Amino acid sequence: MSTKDRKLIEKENRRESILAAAETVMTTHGIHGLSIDLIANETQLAKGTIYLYFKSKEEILSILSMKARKLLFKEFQKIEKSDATPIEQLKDLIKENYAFYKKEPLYYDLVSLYEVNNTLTETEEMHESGQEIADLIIKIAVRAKEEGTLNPNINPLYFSFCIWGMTVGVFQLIKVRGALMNEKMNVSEEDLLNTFLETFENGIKK
Amino acid sequence: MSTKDRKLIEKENRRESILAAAETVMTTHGIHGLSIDLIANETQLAKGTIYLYFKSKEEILSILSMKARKLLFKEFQKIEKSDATPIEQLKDLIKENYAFYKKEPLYYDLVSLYEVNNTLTETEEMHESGQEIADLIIKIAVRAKEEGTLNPNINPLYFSFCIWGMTVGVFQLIKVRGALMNEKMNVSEEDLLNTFLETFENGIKK
Amino acid sequence: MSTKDRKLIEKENRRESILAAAETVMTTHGIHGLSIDLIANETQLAKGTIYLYFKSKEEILSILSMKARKLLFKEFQKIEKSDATPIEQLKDLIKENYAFYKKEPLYYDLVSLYEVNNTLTETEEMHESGQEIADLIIKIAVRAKEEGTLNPNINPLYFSFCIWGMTVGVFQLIKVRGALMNEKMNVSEEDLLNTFLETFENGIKK
Amino acid sequence: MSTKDRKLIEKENRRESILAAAETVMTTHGIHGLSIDLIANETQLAKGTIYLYFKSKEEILSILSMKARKLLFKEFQKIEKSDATPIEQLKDLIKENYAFYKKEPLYYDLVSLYEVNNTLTETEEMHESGQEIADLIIKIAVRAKEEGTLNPNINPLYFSFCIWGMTVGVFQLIKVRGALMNEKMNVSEEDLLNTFLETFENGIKK
DNA sequence: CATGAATGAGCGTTCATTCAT
DNA sequence: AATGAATGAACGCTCATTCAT
Repeated sequence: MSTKDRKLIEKENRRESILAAAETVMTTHGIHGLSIDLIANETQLAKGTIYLYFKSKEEILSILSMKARKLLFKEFQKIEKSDATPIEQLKDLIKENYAFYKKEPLYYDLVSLYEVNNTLTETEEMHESGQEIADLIIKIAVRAKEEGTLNPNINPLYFSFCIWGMTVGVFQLIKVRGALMNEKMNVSEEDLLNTFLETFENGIKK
Repeated sequence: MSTKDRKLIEKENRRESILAAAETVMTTHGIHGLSIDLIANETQLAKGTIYLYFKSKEEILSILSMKARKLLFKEFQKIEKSDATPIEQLKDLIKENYAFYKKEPLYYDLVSLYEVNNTLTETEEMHESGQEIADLIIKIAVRAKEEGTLNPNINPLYFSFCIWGMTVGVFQLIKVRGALMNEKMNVSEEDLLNTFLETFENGIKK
Repeated sequence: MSTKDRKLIEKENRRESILAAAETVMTTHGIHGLSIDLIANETQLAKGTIYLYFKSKEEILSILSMKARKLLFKEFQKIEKSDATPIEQLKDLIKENYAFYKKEPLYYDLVSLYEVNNTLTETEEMHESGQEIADLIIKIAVRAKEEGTLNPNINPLYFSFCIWGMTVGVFQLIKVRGALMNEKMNVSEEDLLNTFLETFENGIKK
Repeated sequence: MSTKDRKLIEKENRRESILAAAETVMTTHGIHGLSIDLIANETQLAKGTIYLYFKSKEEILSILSMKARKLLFKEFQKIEKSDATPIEQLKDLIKENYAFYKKEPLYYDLVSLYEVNNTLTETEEMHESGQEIADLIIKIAVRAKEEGTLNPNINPLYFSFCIWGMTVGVFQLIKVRGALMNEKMNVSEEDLLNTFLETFENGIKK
């Protein structure tokens, strides 16, 4: 291993520890509570040092958003490798997304941050992490089509964007309005999820 | 017209001009870039004067958000009163929502602002303006059910939340990623919209 | 009664109603919570009108401070007219001052405000209201001296300032630190008052 | 001396220079005229820099108040260690307090600041610096009692509060009204002080 | 005499970023 | 490479006072 490599690895380690600190901070202070000061505290690094590894606070956020996607992707992969039918798998993706939102609210917010905040600009790497998820959905959709269980008019590429957007939108609604809807209109999260699943299933089946 | 009336009208005009300035500011600086200072600059008023007409920055935002909701609602009402079948009307709502997003991007963001930013708290009035839209969708869904063209398992109440969440989610995706998707994957917005519409239609039909 | 007189009386009435409003405001918002806005609200007058009757917020405060002194003076007068010996009367003045502080915290604060805030400048009228109290104390002290019960070295004029300063200081201490002293050191307000009274009595007796 | 030590000393110097600037500002603008802006101007530092050294304006005030208390305490200590009798020492405390008020009017105000302004909350450290003074007075009072020269009915604890309150009250009166009293009534500050001292001496003697 | 809209300096505080060491 | 002191614009908001009507 060359000195140059070692340097690169060390640099990567520092990056990782800064990102880990940022997560810790966000877990206690919320996404909007993230600040360079708090990251510096958490890492025991100087404020200026953070800027040697990341060009801005925004970059840190973007990368964590990407990491969240990768986590979600891993869960999605398990589903894709299961024995369930493609249609069942697609529904499982939505269910898993819901579970993820419940289990890892921070990561879920980070996934959405990306979708929501237009001041963030995607790097190539980030784009790829998003693409992984899309590709996986496309793969399942293609299988369903081959099997003959998916509506033949549906283009799997477009379809994968659709399912992603729809799902994010419905959960965002649940997140922000779920409590209020439950209180004022007696709407339960689970039933809403089921309605979505059913609509979705009908929508894609042949 | 009495002096008192004139005063009230003048006051209302000032409010309107401040709101208009806020819109102008947001158009150039984004929703998060709105500040009292910039509004004051834009209106050529002193900072303190803004507070004679609105009690806080949040009030300004909430009023504009409400205005946006009402604008969208008006467009939705036209659809609800049209001769189209309920199913067609539901699809038209989505198409109109898309058109609204294209024509009035700022207003479109303002509609969703409260769906997205949890540091803001909805007033009763705000809630109502959101409810109007939901009620209208429910009304159409109920008609479709009575007609027998809607999947009988679907509860119109839950359904209205679903369609809203799905639609917002898909357009948000288009907004943030549309350009990139188009460039990199040759995915056209229109086709994505059509895929969504088709999935949706299949999803809700009996 | 001439027109000029009527005008003066009307003007005085307005002044009184503004002062009354200021008191009401302070009762709910505290001395530091007093603002011209709140007075205008309370009086149903325009903000600018307040400035026709008083040249500044400070003037209003000064006058109310004076009024508080007059109230205290009235209570003091009752004591001076009582049958008690001069020495007893002097002690009664201190007790009454304590009672006043307990019963009318706002007025008590206003009396002290005057003594404490060096940005206020006394008008002739205000000076007189302070002098009334001083004169009354002097009067009692002179009687005590004539009776032979007061230390013959003490000049009644100086003495009256002394008793006032001492008393205000001790009660101020009780007000600000009473609760803390009670908690941390088990010092009771009553015992402190009694210690003061005893010290005082010994101090002035022949 | 290590680099770390040097850094600490530099930091302390900066703190001191900010505190000195705050004093300068207060000397010209009064205690209530102190503002972060003016301190920044005076120090030629950026506003934000002040907050690197002090967490709030209140912290600056409380430190200066403590400093003033400690200064006064030092003078009091000299008296306590003198050869004078306890009774003489107590009188000397009052005289020294008067001298302090004359020599260092700003510090004198700062000592009382927390006695007067109830929007400020004392820290433990602040409380202690006040307690030091109280304890010293108690110590002298106890000696006087042991010697048999203090009125045996007087509890030294209560007594220490009394002397403090009385003294502060009388000097406050002198401060605010001294000039006026002199002009209008030919009352000299010195004679007033002497009257207070004599009353006090009689009051505490056996 | 009365109004009340308008002012604008002022407040304490925050924080991403820079740069001399 | 690492530091961390320093920056300074920005934030939302307040309020005594003025002045044209």
